[in-house]
Amino acid sequence: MATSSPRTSTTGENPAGQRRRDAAGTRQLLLDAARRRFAAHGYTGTTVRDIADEAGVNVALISRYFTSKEGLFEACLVGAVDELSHAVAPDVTLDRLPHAIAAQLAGTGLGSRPDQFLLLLRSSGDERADQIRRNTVRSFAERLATAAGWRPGHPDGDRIMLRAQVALATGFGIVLLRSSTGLEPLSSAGPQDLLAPMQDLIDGLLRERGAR
Amino acid sequence: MATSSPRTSTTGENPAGQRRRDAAGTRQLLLDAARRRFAAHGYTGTTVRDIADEAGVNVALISRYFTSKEGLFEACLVGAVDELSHAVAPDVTLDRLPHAIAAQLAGTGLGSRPDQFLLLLRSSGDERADQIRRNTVRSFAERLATAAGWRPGHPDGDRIMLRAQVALATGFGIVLLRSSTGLEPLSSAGPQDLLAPMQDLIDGLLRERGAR
DNA sequence: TCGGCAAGTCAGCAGTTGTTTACAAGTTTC
DNA sequence: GAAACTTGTAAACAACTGCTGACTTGCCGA
Repeated sequence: MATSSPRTSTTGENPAGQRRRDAAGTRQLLLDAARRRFAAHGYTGTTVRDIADEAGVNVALISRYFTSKEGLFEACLVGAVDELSHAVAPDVTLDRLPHAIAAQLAGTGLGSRPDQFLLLLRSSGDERADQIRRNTVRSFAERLATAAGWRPGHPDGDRIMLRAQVALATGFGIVLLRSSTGLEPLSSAGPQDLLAPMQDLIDGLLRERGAR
Repeated sequence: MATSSPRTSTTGENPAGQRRRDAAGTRQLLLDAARRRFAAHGYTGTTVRDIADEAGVNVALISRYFTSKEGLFEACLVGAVDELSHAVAPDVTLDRLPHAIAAQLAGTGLGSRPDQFLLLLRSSGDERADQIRRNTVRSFAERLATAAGWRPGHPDGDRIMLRAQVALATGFGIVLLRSSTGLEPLSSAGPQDLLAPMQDLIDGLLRERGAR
């Protein structure tokens, strides 16, 4: 659980293949450590010294590379959003949805890091960061709604969107319960365990059954 | 949103019937303020001075009445658990479940304070408090599971319990999304708006369909 | 009425927080 | 090889954190 990440390069390497001084590498070390810490303990629960220690880097470099703790948090958010956006395709179909969600939540999806979803629920009080959070969550909700037939201006739009947001809430809730309480059997459920419940949930919530 | 309940008076009581010096009353003021603060901003995001100010009370009294910040947090948790336990009856039926959940989440249930659910997701790092949180969450999950036919030692127990926990996750997720992002239409949805989706969700997730 | 005690106030403590500054050490360029 | 720049270090800052101890003030029973 110490400083990983090699920082390999061509010139200026040490025997271990790590550059002794590498701004980009150091920045990334800080970013990775911060994303883990912020996701796990929240903004106020994480100190800059925690992050620097976990990254194996001097505290002052946070201010240098990210201006401030808030700047670092915002960078974390941007990084997480970027990663998560690739996780569930914007044009996923309703049939594939349960599988995609189960894989993401259980952490076996392509490059999936479920704990990064938590970043979207951690507020720093910073207005810009909160804006990013809100926009991302809304964008996810729209993906789910779209899979369920929602279109902007759809006559029944609000009803479908509400249901999509309830489905999204389930996703966040599962990640949260898994990480913050050791609730079993949910916490150790794999994607195959989650698939059937998610299928029934999506079916019940988003599958159209006539006009109703 | 400032310090309410002034407690001014000349003799014993003020016009509002509140005593100027009243240990039990002051304790309660602190407890209420703390539950709001902790639920909204988390443990580390809340300072004892915040709480005291919101309660209109001197900071030192927190240590006097609750020993420490952690002691106060634990008391908040106990209070919230006690309230929430009455919210959804332990022996609620599957048919009544969607209605009860919708009412609780939308804040129109009997003495319902949805934001207090958030307390169950806020960790202080204190082991005793975390124990309370975990036990409470597990107890809620068991209520849902029981409504779906789960019994201890049930042959199909794990499968039902997992589904009940997914349903519970939806509840937490909804409260969280409503409070931490202003996601619409979810955030302003009333119990009547939530009822139909919750009905379909519970039906899909917990309603038995033959053996499978 | 008044002494004793509970309730509340105040100032300050020791430690932590985010951030800055001055400096040392490495890297590149000529 | 030396100047010019970049990267990293160490120490300290002011503000804030939870908490404490000595104190004042109000209340009740005798």
